[in-house]
Amino acid sequence: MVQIPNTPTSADVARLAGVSRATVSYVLNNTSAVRISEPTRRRVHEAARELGYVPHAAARSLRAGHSRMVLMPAPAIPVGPLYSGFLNELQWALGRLDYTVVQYGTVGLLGDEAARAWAELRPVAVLVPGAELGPQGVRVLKRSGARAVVTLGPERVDGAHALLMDHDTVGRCAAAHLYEGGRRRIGVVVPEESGLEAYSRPRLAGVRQALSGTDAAVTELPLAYTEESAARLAAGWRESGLDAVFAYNDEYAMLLMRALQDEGLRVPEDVALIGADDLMLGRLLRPRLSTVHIELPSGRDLAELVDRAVRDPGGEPEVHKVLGASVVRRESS
Amino acid sequence: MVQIPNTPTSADVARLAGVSRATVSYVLNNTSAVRISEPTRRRVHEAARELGYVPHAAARSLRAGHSRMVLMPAPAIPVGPLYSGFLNELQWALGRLDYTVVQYGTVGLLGDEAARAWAELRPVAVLVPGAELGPQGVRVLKRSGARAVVTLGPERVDGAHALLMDHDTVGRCAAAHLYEGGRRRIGVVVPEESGLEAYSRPRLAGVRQALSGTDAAVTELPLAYTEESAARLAAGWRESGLDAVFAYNDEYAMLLMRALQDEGLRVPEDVALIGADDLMLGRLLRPRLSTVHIELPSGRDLAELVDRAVRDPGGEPEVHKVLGASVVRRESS
DNA sequence: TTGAAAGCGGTACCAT
DNA sequence: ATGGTACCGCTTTCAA
Repeated sequence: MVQIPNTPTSADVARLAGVSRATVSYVLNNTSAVRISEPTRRRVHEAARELGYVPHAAARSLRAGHSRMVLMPAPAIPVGPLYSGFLNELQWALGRLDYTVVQYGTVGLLGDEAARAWAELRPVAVLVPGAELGPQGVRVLKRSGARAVVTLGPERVDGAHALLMDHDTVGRCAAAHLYEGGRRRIGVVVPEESGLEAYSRPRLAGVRQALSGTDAAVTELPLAYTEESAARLAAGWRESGLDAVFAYNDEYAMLLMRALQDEGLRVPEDVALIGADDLMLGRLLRPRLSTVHIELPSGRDLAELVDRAVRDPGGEPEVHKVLGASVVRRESS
Repeated sequence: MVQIPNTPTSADVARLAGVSRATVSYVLNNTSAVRISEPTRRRVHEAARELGYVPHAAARSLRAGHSRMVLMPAPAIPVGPLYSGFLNELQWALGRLDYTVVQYGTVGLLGDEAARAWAELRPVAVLVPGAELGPQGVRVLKRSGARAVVTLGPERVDGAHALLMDHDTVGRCAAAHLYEGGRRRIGVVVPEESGLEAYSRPRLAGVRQALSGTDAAVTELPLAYTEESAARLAAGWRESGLDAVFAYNDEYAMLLMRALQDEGLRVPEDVALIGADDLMLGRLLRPRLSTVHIELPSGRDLAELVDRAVRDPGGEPEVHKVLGASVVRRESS
């Protein structure tokens, strides 16, 4: 009968090696303030290996009074190659600085409840994309020991560092481009899928900003990510009189372009079309899809911001504008 | 001068409420084995609220000897809407069962090192997609208290439960479809991007299986996710004599279709083309892209498997084949 | 109904 | 060079 072995602790290692728990700790952590003889070190390592000892992170950080865990909420929506690459780079960079990145699978908790749940893990830093966190939440996190709270979103939150990802810029870029191309009746696709408002609203607002005071008119175009919805939108196109559209992103743009073409409308002659995110696939369309290329901050830079903030928790919150947007003109506009 | 307040502990709450720590614990956890008077309860809740008390998860689970944390490695590659939806459902379902899902940002650690890092967090269950975990890793995790280890991948791992996501099936499906359409010289795209081998290899193998013993020939087609690479592949197409291709997935298929068409080849007359994953965007191509629709297991089912395994850690590892694949014939094949 | 106290697994100070 | 021990925050038994 095979016993399910109990999880070995440092006391087990100590016993097996014939030393004290303190010595085990010294050896396994390479504590420099203390010299342990080579034979003893070997015995300890040997014992740890033999038992398959793995230290208990919770016990360690309980004693230490802090952890090296950087927490972020796990994204609830499918995330494109751009953001995914950013995340990877960030994790890699934080890993190099000896932080452990953990994405918390927030289910349905909203704002402050979520912050409480995160705070229970006592992360040393919290990174929050979007607008999921209010000043209240920041306070909860700081109160419970988070030395840095960084938001990545449209606007700054009191008490937190901010990487301002100003999606207005994306809309402004697109609008300016269309306007310069001589378009005056400009549609803006607003996805009906939920969870996208955080991006679609500022993008729309950016278009409005760029065009306010001009002779151009802006029309909001709700669109679900289905062929039917796109066909419906395209069917009413002629009477709408729109001569250009900023389609939220490349995927919605592709969907809409197809529907417009099926309706007999010519792109870009009848309708100029531009997306955003600069997906590979946009280049495959005919006409090739114009797009707003978006530049995210480098993961390394954010990692360094986090590290700086952790080392100096008293410092003034840093606020950086970090979203670069530039038009990639292809053939659809 | 504003003091940075120390994180309040249950002792602080007890002091403020004028009761013992034990009482605080009873009240805040609604311990049913013990009756606390209503006035006391109120005082405790009041004190906790006032201090902004948040319990310390590490201390709690250290004392309890176990946690409710389900750990999975964070995906290193951008993940499509299909898998992303699956993950969300899973997290939601596990949340309902009162588990906390955490994605560990594994940087570059390979197999067993990663397992060790995960084990430090003492998760009650570990879910590992792909083939990142060997039997050694499973042992480390179980040894350190994980009551369930579940792999989601091509093959089962000793000691762990397995959700067999048999991507061979995808290849078989595609191959059978192309063969039935009368095609005999069949190409299979193998992405050059790393991290995709776990899927591309079995998909290719599936094609080989389905076609072995027939008069069809299979050709492996390395392809990077760039227009240049696709153009190069298309340029050599005529002399290759291939009359069909399974393009790994819809994205590579879209890329390749464009390149083939630009080369003057007709789809499907000259080349039948099929992708996989059934992306929305494939329907927008002309001809519409045929694809292999993939059915992932339900997140709820996996959550229940996890829960079952946690409750009965001694049970035999369950092994389920969970990948449904079916051809969606459109116009490209 | 409430409190005192032990102990979970580590770390680090102070002795020896 | 090593060991004894207090303590991190919380839960839970046992006593009062």
